[in-house]
Amino acid sequence: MDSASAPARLRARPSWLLNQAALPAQRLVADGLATVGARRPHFSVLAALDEFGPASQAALGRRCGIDRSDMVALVNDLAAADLLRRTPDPQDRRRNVIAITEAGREHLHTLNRLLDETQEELLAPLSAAEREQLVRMLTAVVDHHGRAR
Amino acid sequence: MDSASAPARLRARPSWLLNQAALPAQRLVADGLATVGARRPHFSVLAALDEFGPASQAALGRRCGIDRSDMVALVNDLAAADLLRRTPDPQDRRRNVIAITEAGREHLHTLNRLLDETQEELLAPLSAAEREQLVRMLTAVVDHHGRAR
DNA sequence: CGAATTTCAGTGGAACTGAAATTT
DNA sequence: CAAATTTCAGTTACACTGAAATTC
Repeated sequence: MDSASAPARLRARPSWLLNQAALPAQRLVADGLATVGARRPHFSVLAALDEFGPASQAALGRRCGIDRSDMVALVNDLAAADLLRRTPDPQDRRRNVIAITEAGREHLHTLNRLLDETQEELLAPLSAAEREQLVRMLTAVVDHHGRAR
Repeated sequence: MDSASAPARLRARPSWLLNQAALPAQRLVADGLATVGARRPHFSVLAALDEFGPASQAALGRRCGIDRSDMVALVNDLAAADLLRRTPDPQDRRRNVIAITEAGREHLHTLNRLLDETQEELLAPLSAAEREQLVRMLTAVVDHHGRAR
């Protein structure tokens, strides 16, 4: 038998539990997205473009928590797959305008359905009411330790 | 203003919330432990030794989810600070027996008090009843996606 | 012999930093 | 001139792998 149970001093800590629960979450999401050749930042960027409309790479990065540098390669990928378009901004010629394509919207819907299944699997041991509570409490924690800290 | 709010498609996902909540958890724990020159694995190892008694490096690694390779450097650190002792195992001469020292126990108590404050800060927006629920639900999720998956 | 343990050297991917070129 | 954007090159922290030496 591999890997016995961790110390109770660890298992009882919310900080430890959050990190441990985040691991299967990451794994399930990564595996699900990988079945259609996508990775997590792909989804973030397409979702942001769909929800907020076209944006510069820097603005996208701020929205999604993605580094300016990594965003370059990411937009390269997505543009090559025709999921978004990168065009110079005529208003401000330092910027690129990134806009989602119709293919990108369809892909986003696919990813959304995939992630629905993923969440179901992740929260399998919880009832519908518990899942709502969990989302509410995690949202409170995330908002309290806001983006600017 | 830096870093606007993330897409609702992301914010509503439990998987995203878990990962976002894990970030302040990691940061608060790391900052707290750093005030006394400790890091997270230090606490894990001392807690495991205190709870389960002396163990080989490999067994400790399995308990705490620490790589055999990283355990070498970690035990080096803790032994140099006299928080644990590393002695060859006379029963099985491949092994080292790692045992916590009295100074290690005192240090562990300090770290425990530190982490109590950390959890308080992490869960500040939640009531005592909510914290219990959160711990219960996260435990269910962590146990469901068990160590061996 | 096969398997487990400790140790070290090195790898791989991910997040980030620094700086150049351009434009505001 | 200062600040913002895009891009690329390089770094750093970290988990992990491979292999040697030893012992069971």
